[in-house]
Amino acid sequence: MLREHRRREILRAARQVFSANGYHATGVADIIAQAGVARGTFYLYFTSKREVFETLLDEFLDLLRERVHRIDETVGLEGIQVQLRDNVTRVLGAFAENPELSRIILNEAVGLDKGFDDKLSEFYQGLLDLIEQSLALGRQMGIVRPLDIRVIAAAILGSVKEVVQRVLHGRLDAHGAGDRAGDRPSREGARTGPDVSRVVDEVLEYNIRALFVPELLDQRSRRDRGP
Amino acid sequence: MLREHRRREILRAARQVFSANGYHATGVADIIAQAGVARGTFYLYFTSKREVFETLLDEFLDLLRERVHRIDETVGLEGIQVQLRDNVTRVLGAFAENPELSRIILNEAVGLDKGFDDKLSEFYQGLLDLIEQSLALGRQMGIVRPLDIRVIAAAILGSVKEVVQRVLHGRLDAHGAGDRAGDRPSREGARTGPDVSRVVDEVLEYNIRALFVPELLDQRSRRDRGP
Amino acid sequence: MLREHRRREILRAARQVFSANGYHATGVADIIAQAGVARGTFYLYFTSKREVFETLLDEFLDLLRERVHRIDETVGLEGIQVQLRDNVTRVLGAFAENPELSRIILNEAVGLDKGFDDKLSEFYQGLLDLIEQSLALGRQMGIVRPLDIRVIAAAILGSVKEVVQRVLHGRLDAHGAGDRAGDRPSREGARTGPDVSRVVDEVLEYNIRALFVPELLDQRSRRDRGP
Amino acid sequence: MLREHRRREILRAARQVFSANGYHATGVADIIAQAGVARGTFYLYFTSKREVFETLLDEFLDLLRERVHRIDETVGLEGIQVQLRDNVTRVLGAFAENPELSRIILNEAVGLDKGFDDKLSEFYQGLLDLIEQSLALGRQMGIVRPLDIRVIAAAILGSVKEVVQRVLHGRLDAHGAGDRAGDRPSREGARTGPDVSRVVDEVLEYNIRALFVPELLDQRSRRDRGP
DNA sequence: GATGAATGAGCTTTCATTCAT
DNA sequence: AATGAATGAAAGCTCATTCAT
Repeated sequence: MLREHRRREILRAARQVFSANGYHATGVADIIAQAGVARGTFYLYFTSKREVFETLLDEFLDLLRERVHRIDETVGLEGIQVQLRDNVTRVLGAFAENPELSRIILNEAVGLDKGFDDKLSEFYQGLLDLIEQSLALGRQMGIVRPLDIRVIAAAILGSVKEVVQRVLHGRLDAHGAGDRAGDRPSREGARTGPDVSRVVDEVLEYNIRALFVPELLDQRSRRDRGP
Repeated sequence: MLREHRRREILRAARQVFSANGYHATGVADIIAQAGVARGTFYLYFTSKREVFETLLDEFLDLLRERVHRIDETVGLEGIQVQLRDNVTRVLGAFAENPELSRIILNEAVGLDKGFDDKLSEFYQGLLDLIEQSLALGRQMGIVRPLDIRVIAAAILGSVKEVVQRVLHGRLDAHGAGDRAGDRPSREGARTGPDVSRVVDEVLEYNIRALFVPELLDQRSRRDRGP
Repeated sequence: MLREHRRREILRAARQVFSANGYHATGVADIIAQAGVARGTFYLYFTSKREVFETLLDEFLDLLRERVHRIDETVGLEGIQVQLRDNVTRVLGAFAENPELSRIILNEAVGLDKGFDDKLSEFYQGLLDLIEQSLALGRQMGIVRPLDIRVIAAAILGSVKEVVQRVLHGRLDAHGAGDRAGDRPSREGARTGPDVSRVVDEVLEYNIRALFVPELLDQRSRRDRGP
Repeated sequence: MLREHRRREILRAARQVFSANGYHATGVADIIAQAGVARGTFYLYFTSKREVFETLLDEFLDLLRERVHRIDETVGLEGIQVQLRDNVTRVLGAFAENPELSRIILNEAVGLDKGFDDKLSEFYQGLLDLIEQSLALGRQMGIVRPLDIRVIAAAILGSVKEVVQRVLHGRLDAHGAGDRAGDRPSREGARTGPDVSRVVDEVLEYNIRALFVPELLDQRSRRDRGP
């Protein structure tokens, strides 16, 4: 147990210095300085600098995978929308809870090392598969317009990734709120950055409009306006 | 002149080995071997490995900036759509003409080095500003629906980036063509990957639907169907 | 008593791993793994890796010293020959009983460490002194021909060492038996390698011919042939 | 040429420190300090510490191989004896010219490393083969007595090795001269050690008596005494 | 006595950069 | 201008030994 504790300490220290300086600019010297352990101790818990990073990457990707739930499409349009919203929100939460790792995963990990790249590719491919399956089902159900599933799945993934990334970097804060007419007041304050839920709504709306058949969108807008 | 020629040779060699192996995995030894010059000669033209990479990055970003033209909004909806299409196509072309650098710019450059990151950020921020201005104008003209300009600008950028990236990596090839009803036969052949223009159309359609006011979309679809 | 028992266990383990991998390639980790004790325990019984090896070396050299008996020259030529034979056989036995240590002592120990070297030198010097004394006495008794005692003592030692070493490494097995005319059948079987006694006889004969005055050798061969 | 010169300098430095401290106790730091070059320079000429040592070993073994000439047996007993004498003298000379390497080759190299061991074994096996062939031929010609060729070849090799080694270590100096009756005064002085030729004669005599058929030895001694 | 986690000096090797030719 | 030998700081990693429990 103590052993596991020490391991976690080193992992935490590694996470900090890795995301502060990047993978290559970080030396084992930095990690152990941050962790307050001796050089040898580091190698008692990990076989290499590479392994520490890999562990961090694995853990984070697993966390993300947990947060992405499969959509239940039987619950109607509104229900689907809610589930999508929850997925995005949970993922954003995961990033927000691990701001340091997020920086690495969203940016740097690509190009570091064949192994890391493969891990990330695999993860994103998993997401893409999920999106593609959803799109295909939506087409069958007649709620998604005709489109090239593979291309559009990538577009969806990209739109979410970029927004998530910019929210995390604090470049999408609440100051833009005024741009949007009819916004409900944002509930600021979360350490994550303000008004995350509004951002999620925006991205969802963006994608829903981009994907759904016009008739559904018409119904929806009529409903929104009320009778 | 001769001097400039030598410089270009080294840059070309550097571009090749950098994109074959990545920034860190590439040594000055690789560059000079590829260029066929002596070690000392390299430092006659560049002060450091870093500088070579920075030069390549600058040149490529400049190329991209040239390829993105400001939209003339006075030419009507169809005209705007054409301009957007041309922009995306030109950018994709720039990437396709520089497959080696693209790999690095789209992936690895982030996280390499504070300076590189800043350059890339600045570039992307320029793109975002352009998109935001267009969106704002579109709102004024009544062709863009109400939305959070900053968030949606990021979503647009992200959707394009991801698709471009996947096209370059050959992960969005023509095999998906059948998914789309009513597709015209794709004109294969470009080394870039097949049917790029179709992919561009898909992404544009995706974003147009996501952004424009419903009335415009209705007009458009009515027109498409014919009288 | 328990303490002594533990100590022996560690020594035994050390002997095994040292001779399997050599002194330098063996780590304390290997020793304790083999002994089944904890790291700290090792240092409870020995102050260093070096000390363990030194102990093994000392013990083995003592064993060898025990096996080399001083020659009683008063018993006649035949008796001397028997005693020589017994000495060599006993030493060979000691090596055979400790194949693991032998490997190290005969090869590696020299050059490992100043202290180890000194120990070995001292041991071999003791052997040389013994041989030299015997030669001097033999000269006085008129059974040894005129020779440079110091040089020849070294030659004798060397001839025996090399043969012993090669027997232990299994490079002097019985296949050579046919070369020798009139050999009595070898009694195989000892794990040491076959026909050790014949090898001992060969080396003795070699040295006796090299050392004794011709007249004695003549007598001997006449006697062998019978009257 | 300059390049080769530097390489030789490093080899020379390495030879010195290797034989002063042994292989394991010598670090690359010691070698470069002795050679007066920078760390990187060392790795410009050799890929590893191991390689330097291997080079030294190879060169020395090649030198030794050159010095051992095949015996021409057609020239009569006296001629053979001269050739043997020359072989041993040349080998001793090679050792004497490379006192540093000799220390390593004769002692330490065994047990250092599988590769080194193999090299040495191969070399000694070559010597043994030569000796065995000579013995077999001698038997056919009737000048060598019946014996176990393999065992005795080892004994011969051992006797020479040990004597060579002790001469090099200065442990077989001329002080023993008086032990030998009728010795001509030794011509001291060579840094190599005094009176090497006398030592060689002793070892030869030792082996000749050990090997030759008694009749030949009788003839020889009768001839020595003169008519 | 026994444990095994912790230590840190030390190792070999790499590579961006300099400089004498 | 061009060369390539030389540099040395710094990297990742090992392992004999110590020490708190």
